[in-house]
Amino acid sequence: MQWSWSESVLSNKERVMEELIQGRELASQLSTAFDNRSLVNGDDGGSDEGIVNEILGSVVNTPLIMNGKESDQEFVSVQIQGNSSGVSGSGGSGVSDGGSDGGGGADSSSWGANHDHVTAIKSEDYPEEEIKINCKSTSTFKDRRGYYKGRNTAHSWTKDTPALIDDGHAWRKYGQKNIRNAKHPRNYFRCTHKFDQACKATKHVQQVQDHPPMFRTTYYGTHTCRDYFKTSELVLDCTSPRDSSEFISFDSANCLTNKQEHLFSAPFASSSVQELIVKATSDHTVTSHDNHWPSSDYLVSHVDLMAFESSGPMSRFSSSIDQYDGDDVFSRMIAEYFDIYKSNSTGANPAQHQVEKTSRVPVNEVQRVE
DNA sequence: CAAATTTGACCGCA
DNA sequence: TGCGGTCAAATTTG
Repeated sequence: MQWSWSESVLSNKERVMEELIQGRELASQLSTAFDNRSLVNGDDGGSDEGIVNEILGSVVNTPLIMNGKESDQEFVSVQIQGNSSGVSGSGGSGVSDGGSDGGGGADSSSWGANHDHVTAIKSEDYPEEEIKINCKSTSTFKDRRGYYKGRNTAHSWTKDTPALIDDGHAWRKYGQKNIRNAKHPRNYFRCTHKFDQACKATKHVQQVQDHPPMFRTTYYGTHTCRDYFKTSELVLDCTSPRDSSEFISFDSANCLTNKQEHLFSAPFASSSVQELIVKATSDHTVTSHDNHWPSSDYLVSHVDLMAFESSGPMSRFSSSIDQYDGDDVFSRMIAEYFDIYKSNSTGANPAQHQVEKTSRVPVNEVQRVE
């Protein structure tokens, strides 16, 4: 391993935590705003929602700070390609397997200019995803190493990020290769559910630049697995003495078991918003000790919000939230909040509402953005 | 002990 | 023929 995947996480942690704390303060302001509005306007839910949307908007658009950059300034270059020629970036010949490549230059020539802006190039009209299954029908080989199914070239895209990001899916590393003319090896990942759910998605990750670090992730195929909402877990426990920074955790069993994938940048974009909403809700309404929300109910992986597999990647998480049905979820949650809050202020038992409010948005509703 | 990672071997394609 | 992608045994990790 030539780079430390965890280092980039650690370097970001403080900033992320700061942002989360800031988010909580905003939630606090949200609550205060409700209080004040309620006193002034009585039961004017409509205008309250306006305030909520206003504040929420600011929350959603709060830049996620990663790697010393705000997320909306993060240069994420995305290319969707119909063939692999552009993906590998460097042609030519050279380094043999396992050998040290003293090579030159991390492919900077092909993409290095993609700084400080976002590009999304989507190729069109590829043929159907063609998976050549070169089964040796007459063969009884047990060892099928190198078994070549045909390069999964359709529906591939690359994403360059200054930090390794969690894309919300569970990946298992299955190989690493030194790539000719590349300073760093390329890591090969397949979906963890390749076998149990026949998910064909794979990705390659390679560090393509040192200073500043730049990682190129190339995705192949689409996820057919159903692990979206287990990818991260929102842990809520208002009674917990733990620091607020622990409100959000990521389920290592479901998503980030790959230690090299313990790189959470993007998920906070959505999770922080969710935490704000939940926190605001719990401040007013939760009296039950069992206020752990089922994480999968409201949790929308940012990847899903981005409709990553179906519509191609979005460059800004905030905009992706705005763009997709995720905001519908938020609206419903806010609406529910209002119901609860109003009931609470009129003497209703909030705990009951808390239970009732689990009339959740069906996961699939959120998920289907295709 | 199961799951994940490492790593050398194998294979298809250009 | 060599590069890149994948496999799978061995090893590590939790």
